[in-house]
Amino acid sequence: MDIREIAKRAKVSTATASRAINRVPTVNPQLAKRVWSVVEELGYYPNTQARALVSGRSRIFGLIVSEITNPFFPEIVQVFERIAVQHDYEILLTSTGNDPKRMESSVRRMIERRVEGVAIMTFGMEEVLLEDLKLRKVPLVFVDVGPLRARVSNIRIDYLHGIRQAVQHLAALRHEKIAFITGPRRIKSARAREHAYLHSMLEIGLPADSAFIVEGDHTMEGGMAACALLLSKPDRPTAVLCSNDMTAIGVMRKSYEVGITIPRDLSVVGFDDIRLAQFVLPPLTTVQMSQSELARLAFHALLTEVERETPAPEGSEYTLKTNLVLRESTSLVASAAKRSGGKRREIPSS
Amino acid sequence: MDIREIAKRAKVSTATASRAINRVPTVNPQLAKRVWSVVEELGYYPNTQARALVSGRSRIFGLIVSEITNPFFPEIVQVFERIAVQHDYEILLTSTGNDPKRMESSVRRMIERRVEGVAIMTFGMEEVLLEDLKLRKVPLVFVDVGPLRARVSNIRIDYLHGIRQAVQHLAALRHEKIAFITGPRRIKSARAREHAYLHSMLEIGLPADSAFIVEGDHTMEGGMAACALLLSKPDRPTAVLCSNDMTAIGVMRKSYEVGITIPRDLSVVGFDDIRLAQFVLPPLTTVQMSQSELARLAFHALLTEVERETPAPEGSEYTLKTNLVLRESTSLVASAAKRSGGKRREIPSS
DNA sequence: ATGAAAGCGCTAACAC
DNA sequence: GTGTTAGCGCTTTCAT
Repeated sequence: MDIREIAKRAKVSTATASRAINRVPTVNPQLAKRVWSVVEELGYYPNTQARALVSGRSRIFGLIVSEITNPFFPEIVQVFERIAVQHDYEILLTSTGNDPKRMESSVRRMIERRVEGVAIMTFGMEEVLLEDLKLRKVPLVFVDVGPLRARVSNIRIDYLHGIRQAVQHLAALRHEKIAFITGPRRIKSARAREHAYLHSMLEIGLPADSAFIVEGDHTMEGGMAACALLLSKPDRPTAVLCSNDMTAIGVMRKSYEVGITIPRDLSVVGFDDIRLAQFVLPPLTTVQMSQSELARLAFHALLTEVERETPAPEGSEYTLKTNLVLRESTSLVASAAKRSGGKRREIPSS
Repeated sequence: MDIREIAKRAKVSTATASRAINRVPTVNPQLAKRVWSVVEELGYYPNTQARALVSGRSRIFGLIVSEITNPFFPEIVQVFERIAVQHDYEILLTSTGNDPKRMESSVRRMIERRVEGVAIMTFGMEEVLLEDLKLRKVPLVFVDVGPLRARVSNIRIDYLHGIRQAVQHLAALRHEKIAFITGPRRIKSARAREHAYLHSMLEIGLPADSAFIVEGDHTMEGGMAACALLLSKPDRPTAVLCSNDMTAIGVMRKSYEVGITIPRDLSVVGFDDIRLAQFVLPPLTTVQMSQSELARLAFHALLTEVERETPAPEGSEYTLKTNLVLRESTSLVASAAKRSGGKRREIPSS
């Protein structure tokens, strides 16, 4: 069953059938109605491949992530897909597992399906691997990396905003020994978080020397190891800020293992605000970097480039703010709590 | 840049170029090499839409889930996608949010892109909505619902296997008052789990009367409410088995809120073994229903149907076993623990 | 073994 | 406003 069949049954030409189906306004309403009734009677759906072939537009956007099982990504995928559908786009989802081979294969698949744009959400992947896409002038959007170029947009994350809130929140709870567990330092966004921590500590006169900074790797295991290290120090921190939520969850688990109660004995703050952060016990106070907003920005960056009629010299730049969300993994530092009568929390969760 | 360009530069016909690219063995190795070197020099990638159009095969499988942010799905998507890529398939991922409208739109999108098969992972969606796909003879695979038909395969879950293990594990820890929190009863798989619990209790002579069965809805909030209800009963259970992991996590949270310690005061067992189950504190003992295995089975069910040359009267049936995985949310019932000297666990986690 | 040409299903000139 | 037709990029007969 194809458009010719429809045309024949509606007693019109294929051109008219095509126009009616695509709701071209100039077609005679009588005919249009006839076409549509045949379409509905037969349950006809136009063949997208044929459309794509002739129009040169696939109506597919690529979305490259590290691994969909990384809790950071499901919401991004969900929102990206939902918006895509609203705009009659499909999404080609690929994952790299941070493996250059798989990144290469992702790029190949994108090109073979002739995607109209690609959002790259895999933090810290070699930009070089995307040369093939740039060559083909496919619009690209990155998060937090690289310079603007023609058809290449960027979403900048304002790490300082949320991290400063986190540090000041902790300081307000009388914490002074606030440790930081970093992410892998080869990842730019991890370094940016660390830098925001340093800046926030220094600006309110709190010590942020190397003894309080320990390296993690953005996994739970890394968080556990880092936590163990921190706990073994002679001068133990009373609060710890983590480069991401999985790290914070590692801290919580290690604390649980060694009998340290959170937040009574140790306050912990995460970063990202993945869904999981709400489900751990106690619910994790964390710096939110809205995944849905990120997905939304990425989609619109791509759409803007695709719909641009006159080629711009470079893509656009967007900014995503971060914000502290208060839950229950932080509390007054122990000494102060004693004075204030042992109240479990000073700041109500919003 | 298209195949004609390649042919011209390699000084062969487009037919030969096509054959070389598709590694048809009869083509002269000399020519083949010439073609390939041009292909690589120009970075040529065949246009999948054109291929699909002429071959009538899209090399796309559809995957319908409820919502990718439901922790049950990410691993399914990951594994399904990974296997698909190995077989040169792409996946068209859609979500329904259990909304018939969105289910309809999913089906339309699948048909428009001419998918070669669809895996339906959305538990408890009207089968009727898939009529359009059946009409078009698209191979389908369901989880745990409906009868076998031509080109319709099924994956049956052996709920009893794992749930019996869970009940017996609890019984071995001297629990006798083992409650069950159900899922939404309109969902077949939820009813099957409940039934497996009843059967397992009865067969070892434990009471499974209605007082111990309370209705949940497979969400954390539902688990919290159900837990509150259970805790308010005069005859409180010492252990609770949940229809899924999110429910169990709700139980853990409610317990945390009211100061009940798990597993000391209450043992809890989940179902599904989503990733999250490992991250909560204490790590959740749960009945595993392997998501990767499920994805694998679904993919191969589809592939089998697609590659079948002689049409079979009906699709195949596969079975997925469930298995208890021991973690730390269960322990000896309090009274017995006292006698045994208060050891926290009797059964080491494997 | 290789090439010429038809055609997959659709859209968009172009002519009427 | 409607119809005729070329052609999107590829594979695959059918000749040679």
